Amino acid sequence: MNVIFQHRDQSFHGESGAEASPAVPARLQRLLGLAAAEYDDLLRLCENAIRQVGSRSIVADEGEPQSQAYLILDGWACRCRFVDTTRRQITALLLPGDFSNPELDLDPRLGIDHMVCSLTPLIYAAVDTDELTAMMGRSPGLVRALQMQRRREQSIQREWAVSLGRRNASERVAHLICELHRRLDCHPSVRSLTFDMPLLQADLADVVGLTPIHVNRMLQKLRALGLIRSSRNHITISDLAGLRRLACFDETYLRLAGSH
Amino acid sequence: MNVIFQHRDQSFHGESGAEASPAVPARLQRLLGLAAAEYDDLLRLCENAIRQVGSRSIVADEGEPQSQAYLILDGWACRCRFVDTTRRQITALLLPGDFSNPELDLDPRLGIDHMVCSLTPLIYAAVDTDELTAMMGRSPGLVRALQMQRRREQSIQREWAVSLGRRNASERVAHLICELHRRLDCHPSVRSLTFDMPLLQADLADVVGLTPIHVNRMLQKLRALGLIRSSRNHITISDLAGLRRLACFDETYLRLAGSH
DNA sequence: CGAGCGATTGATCATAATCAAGCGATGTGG
DNA sequence: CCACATCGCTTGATTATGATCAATCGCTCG
Repeated sequence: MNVIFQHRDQSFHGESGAEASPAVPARLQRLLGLAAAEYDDLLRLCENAIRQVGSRSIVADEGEPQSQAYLILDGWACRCRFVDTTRRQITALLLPGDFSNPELDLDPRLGIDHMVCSLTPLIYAAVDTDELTAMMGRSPGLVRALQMQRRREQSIQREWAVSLGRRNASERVAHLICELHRRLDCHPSVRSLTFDMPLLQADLADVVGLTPIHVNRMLQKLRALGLIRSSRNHITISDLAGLRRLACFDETYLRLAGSH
Repeated sequence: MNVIFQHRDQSFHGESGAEASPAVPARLQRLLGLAAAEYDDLLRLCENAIRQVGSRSIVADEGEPQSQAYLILDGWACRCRFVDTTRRQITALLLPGDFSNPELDLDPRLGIDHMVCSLTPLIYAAVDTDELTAMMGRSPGLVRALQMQRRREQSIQREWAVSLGRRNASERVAHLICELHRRLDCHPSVRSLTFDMPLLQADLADVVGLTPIHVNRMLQKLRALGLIRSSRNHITISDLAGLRRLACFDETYLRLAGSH
């Protein structure tokens, strides 16, 4: 609703050489569930493809061929689509460790049907899909990681439809907070019940299909109920069970490790 | 919202022998875009796996392993999820020619995260995923058909999120009608601007995230605007351009043949 | 200090949900 | 064959939820 796109694709090569640059945090290995050797292999693919853009930049535009897969390294991005110039819907949140395009087996000449853009300053790797496909031949872990990611994204997509269609405003906001809390679980920014929440209320609104003003009021309501505390960049869950109960949150759809 | 599940899996073997039984309409070949030989191959896989169930039956339950792919032959089905016992959201409509499970490369032991159930009397083929995977090795057309279907389903899913989040009631109903009109395009039930619409208003409501009463009123509104005519089982689009304008409908997301 | 942005507040309005009947077609059993 | 029941669609009245409009506040930054 309040999108101002900025400069794009300021190509950026980490100053450091072959060793893992600070731009590629080691925790990605854990996020992706790769063995050490596989992770090194992936890092080599990323090495010369690291890019850095500001907030609200276009990472991939509608209709572009999918000849590259973008691996989010730091910051948050989203898939979004517009009904008209004034109405935006965010259809997916891409967090560190997520690929913008886990559908490697599709014809890369087919353009994507939506826009991927950054919601915060963003660091990502633009890996050539051919190279990634080649790596899949020698790395079963990567195959599995991409499969799980596709599967999880689809499942989240369905759950969002449930929220948008059948949950009320406070339930939607509460549900999203529960989801983010679980998805960010293995990130260092999460310490048990507190996590970084860099989105503006206007962005949140475009995720849950409400106006920013109403999102604000729902956050106040959740605070008043003693379920969360929130400041500009953080959310702290004060009563996890209560929050989940309000949202009718059932985490099985996230298909996290061990919950097959 | 008004779901009463009925008997399931009345296994049903067409009386006819090797030739295409009436239960497997020839038009599926066109729907799937397969060459004649490939289609015959697929028919052989389906031959002994044809099932028939009544309306509102469970085709696949939450948590079931995906060891079979269900190919819809006749009738409509849906994927659905419940927030609680009173709130249902339909997250996908499965029409003839659609597979319930185009994700063959995923681990079949992972259960599905939602329920697939019939919205009308339904005829489908329950094909073993191993056999289908084997067939993919010798049928590039099948590979392509499944890829396109996955891609289209994801894209529709995203567009539904846009509708649920950012379109108002009349736009949502209008948009769904536009989508169904295009998706059913090559079905014989579609004659230019008229098509079969076997869903109850209550089912429609669970697709577009409204109450059945409000769906009723929106249909009346579209009729009053001269955009559609509708009876119990049919919809006729009187003013396609007007309907699409109202819905902000842009068919590129459907990724139909030729619109790569 | 002033500008700008994002969060917040209050007042009002619009949209869609809810509640409660009634209607019309279909189907069944007496 | 008719009475009755059922189911899905339709209508009207009322309520509730969330959108809209219009300021104001507080912080950061130049």
